Amino acid sequence: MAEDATRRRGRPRAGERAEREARVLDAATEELLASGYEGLTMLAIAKRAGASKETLYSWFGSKEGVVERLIQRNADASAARIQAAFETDEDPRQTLTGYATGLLALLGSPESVALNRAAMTTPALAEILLTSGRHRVGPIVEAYLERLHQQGLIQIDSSGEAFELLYGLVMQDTQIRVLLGERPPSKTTIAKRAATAVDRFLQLTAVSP
Amino acid sequence: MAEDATRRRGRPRAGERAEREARVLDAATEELLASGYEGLTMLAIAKRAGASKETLYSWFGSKEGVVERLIQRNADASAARIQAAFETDEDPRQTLTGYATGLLALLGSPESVALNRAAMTTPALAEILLTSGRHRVGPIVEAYLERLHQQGLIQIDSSGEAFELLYGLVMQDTQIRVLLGERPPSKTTIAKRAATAVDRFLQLTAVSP
DNA sequence: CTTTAATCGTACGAGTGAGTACGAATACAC
DNA sequence: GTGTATTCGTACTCACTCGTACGATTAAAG
Repeated sequence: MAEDATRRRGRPRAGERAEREARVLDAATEELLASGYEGLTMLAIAKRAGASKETLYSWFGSKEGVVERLIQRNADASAARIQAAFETDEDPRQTLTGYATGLLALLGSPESVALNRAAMTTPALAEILLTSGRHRVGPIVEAYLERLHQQGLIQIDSSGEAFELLYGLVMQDTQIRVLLGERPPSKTTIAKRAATAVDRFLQLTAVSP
Repeated sequence: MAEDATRRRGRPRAGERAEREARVLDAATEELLASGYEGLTMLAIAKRAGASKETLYSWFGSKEGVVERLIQRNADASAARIQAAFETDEDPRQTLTGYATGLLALLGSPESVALNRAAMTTPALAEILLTSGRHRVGPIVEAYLERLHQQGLIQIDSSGEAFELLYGLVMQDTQIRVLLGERPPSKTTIAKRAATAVDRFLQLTAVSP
């Protein structure tokens, strides 16, 4: 290994701050997956990250602060992936299916599940999850649907409603069930569901002749 | 008041056990609404119910035991209401709309929200919520959809899939958002959503001419 | 009236984790 | 070199809750 597995004491080398912060967030993720938010302890994070508790407090302020950053990091990555899904030149059916597939995979992933569970029991975290997640991704999808509408490819009243319709057709009760401990859908289930959902969406928004 | 607000000591009068147990569950519900599952304490429940902590332990075994019973009581009431919705003689559209309305109201209610949050952070509770809730209500709806199918009123491949489709059209991302702290939909929003969802469901399952 | 069962109130033990404090250690700046 | 900033490690305080124990109290049973 090029890296020290165990941190040594003393002042750190310059410029390694960002990298170490990322390692703390990785450690927090793993602990969160293993123990849940309530079972998450600062000491466990510190140990796993090879840092000290006091450093965590100086960087993040509190346990909630750590998870806040975690949520934001996760949301940034998700938003980027979703944005990318809509910047292709494929036909709408394919683009929408790609989005649906990504959404099902994302919301079924262990990280997403753990963060959503944490957010549901902590109002401040819920706020952040909503604004940095849902409220940022929604407009991206809506803009795309609006474009399709203006090209005369689909018939919708409002892009907001259309987004929620698509969401409902894709996710159904999957997220709730996964949050309650059921196994997330397999790759093949996801593929089937995405295709069916987009079919139905296009059928419901077909332009009248 | 006919009832003593503050319990007196000593052996209770015969036959008041069930009534007192219900009062404990009511108290637990209120505490759960106010403080969430992690913030829920046996002492607080006991005080509010006018009982002692030791009695709670002797009746329910543990804090988890209290919430288990709470979930079951809630699920029983919900299942009964939903079953009733399907025992009318109205036309399918009206029956389905009634179900959709009830589902939206139910899953947006504070009690449901609090219990779902609790279940999501406690595997044992999640198990109970799934089996006593979702897995009991699903078959009722599926049986009804199957009946409609056999009467030639709708065209579906499997009643299970049809149920999930209906669910997705009705709930969309409402439950997740409510769990994350957003305000539940108003009566008028619920009514509109239910009507639209049933419209779409019937459109997607229309028998081909 | 005596005995028994169920409950209250209070106290206690055990465990836990969030934050804080502080000296020792180390890299960087000058 | 000398001084400064940043971190580690450890120990500590504080608060809190679960679950249990026990004597006192009261209704029911016999």
